[in-house]
Amino acid sequence: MKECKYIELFENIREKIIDGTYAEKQKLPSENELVKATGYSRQTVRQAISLLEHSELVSRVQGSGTYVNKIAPKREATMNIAVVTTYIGEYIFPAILSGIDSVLTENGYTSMISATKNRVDNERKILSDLLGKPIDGLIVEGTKTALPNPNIDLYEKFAEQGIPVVFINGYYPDLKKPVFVVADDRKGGEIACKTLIEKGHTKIAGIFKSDDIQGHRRYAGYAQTLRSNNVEVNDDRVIWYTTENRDSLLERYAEEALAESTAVVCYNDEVALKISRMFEGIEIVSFDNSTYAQLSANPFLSLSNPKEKIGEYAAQKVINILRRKDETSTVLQWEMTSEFTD
Amino acid sequence: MKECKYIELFENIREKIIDGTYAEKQKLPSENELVKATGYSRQTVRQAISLLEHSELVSRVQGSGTYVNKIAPKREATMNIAVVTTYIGEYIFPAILSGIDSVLTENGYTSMISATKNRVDNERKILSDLLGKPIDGLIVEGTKTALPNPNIDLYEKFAEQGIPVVFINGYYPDLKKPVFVVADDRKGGEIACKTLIEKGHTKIAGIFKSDDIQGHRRYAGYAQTLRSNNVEVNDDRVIWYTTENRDSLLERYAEEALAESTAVVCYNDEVALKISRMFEGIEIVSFDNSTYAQLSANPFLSLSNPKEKIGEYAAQKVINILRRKDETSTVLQWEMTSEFTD
DNA sequence: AATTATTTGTGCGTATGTATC
DNA sequence: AGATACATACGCACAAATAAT
Repeated sequence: MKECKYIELFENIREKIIDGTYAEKQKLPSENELVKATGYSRQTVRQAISLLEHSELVSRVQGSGTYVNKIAPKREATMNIAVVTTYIGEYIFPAILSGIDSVLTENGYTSMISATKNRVDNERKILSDLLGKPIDGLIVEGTKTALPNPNIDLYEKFAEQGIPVVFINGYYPDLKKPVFVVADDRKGGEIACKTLIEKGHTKIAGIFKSDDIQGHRRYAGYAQTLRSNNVEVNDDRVIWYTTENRDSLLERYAEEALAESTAVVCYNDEVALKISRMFEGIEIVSFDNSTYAQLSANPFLSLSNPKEKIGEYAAQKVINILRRKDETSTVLQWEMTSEFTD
Repeated sequence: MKECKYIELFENIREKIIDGTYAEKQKLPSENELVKATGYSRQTVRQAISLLEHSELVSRVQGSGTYVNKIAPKREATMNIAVVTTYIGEYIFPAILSGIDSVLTENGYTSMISATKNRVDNERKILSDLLGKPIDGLIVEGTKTALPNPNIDLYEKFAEQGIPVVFINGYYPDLKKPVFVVADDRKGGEIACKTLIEKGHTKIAGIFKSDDIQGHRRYAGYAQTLRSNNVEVNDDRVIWYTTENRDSLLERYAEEALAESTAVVCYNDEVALKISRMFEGIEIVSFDNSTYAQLSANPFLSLSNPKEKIGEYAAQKVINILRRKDETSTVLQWEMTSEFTD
């Protein structure tokens, strides 16, 4: 159809900006030059430039010239931080979220919370959703961090968009420069195992989660401590479970794996509670020191997870990165306690 | 600083559109009229109108006139639902949030969670924040619902913007047409009290929260049940506390108020746990059936709060309203149980 | 440090075309 | 058919900011 001159000229210049003929800086010819080049009147040229300006493609500076803008020059702060954890309402997660929220609200941010249920398909759905949402930053508890993660591409997109990502509990080794807040799981495994050795145990079983990096690290601490105390690491005494098969697997294999053991290091209190109900005599050291550790008719030791702190640190870290103050990671320590600290 | 005429005029007209001086339809004076009114040139006026057009505040129709657009003619779905509760990581709230989240994510929504800590000043800050955020709906646990609420104006603004608000647990009587999901607190009070009466108690104390409507309702059920069983309602046996003074008040007054009583109805398990530790002999019926009810060295009965369900219903309700399917409220029932149901 | 040329910003005027009532 | 109002297009003039001399 017929198009007017100024729209034609506008589209003309826009194309040249997009394909790079006009890059950044002055590049744009002056109004009078364009008048000569096009043969149009200055008013018409100005109208075309006005359109470019409203499309935020160029900026005019009186007395100087018209300059091509960077594409997406400045992201406006939305004061929203997205939080992606495996679970929301259970176990240690309320405390983590509470820690995150307290720091975020203190600094005027609002949290957008989603749960992956430790499934990468959910993680993908949530992340691609969030890419379209107005957020300044992202706090993520990695999903199945011990396995190759198919969503690394999405995490990189956040980085491209300048949205900082802070990981808690676990993170993917494939990431370029991850910032994280985690508990020292390897050290935790050492403490747990050492506690049992000091009590005189030598037949110490282990139950670990295979799909989360925390499981690997706790196992590493456990195995190393056994070795350095000249106790053999017996594969038959170690059970590996995953998010999906925990309960059925424990029911089927725990009996034989623990038959010869006098003690066991459990990945967390959910497992430990189950074990404490299945075996009366066995001594347990577990992780997280949740209410389960006290609830059990057969109480067990459990390392205190600095859960609230993890949340607080993570939130503070996102805010710091946004303020260009800090890009370091933090490793928090477990504490052995027999008291109720929930 | 100095501003150019056309920007000044633009802002001038924009204000008049926003505050309603210029409503819908033609209302905008013609270009020539504006020229006469302002004393500016027609080109300047046109530039101002051009800005208005780019801001999508007006539409120009050739040969007809300039028309004011409807304010926010079509709100785009953001797929965000804000959730405002008193607390996040404690007590029954994780379960409520979990229920909310499961329904929201199932339907493709993301939740933005904030906590008021049952303070109206925090509530105000959060609500005015949320007014500027891209949300489709709002789930709120009212703050101090038994007291006159100073933030009703903000709730009305959400209504004006077509953002549905669903209340959980408690809501403000001042609201025009509240939609809510609550537990039947009055009935709960009846059940609690009846349970104690059936066990032969006649000297039944009560501890209630005065700043939340749930406290009033539970008290109403308690009082009515006493009366209908010909037991006097003795004011000296009833303690009212608030968010702020709970612990100190119980420590100071519980002793004398419960001295003559053989049983007590407690507002919730947090109170009940405290009482169960202060008094060995007294029989307790409480609300929420949290882990506290079992943790206590002195276990007590507690009505089961349908917390997960409250969250699920509330989330579904917001979604239904957005789909124009449902605008009714829901009242859920308490169940008396002595088993562990957390 | 002052001057000048360049470039954009603002304003005035005119004319033709076209859609709506 | 005519009045009205907007769209497009052009010409000219001066102001104000900037950059170069």
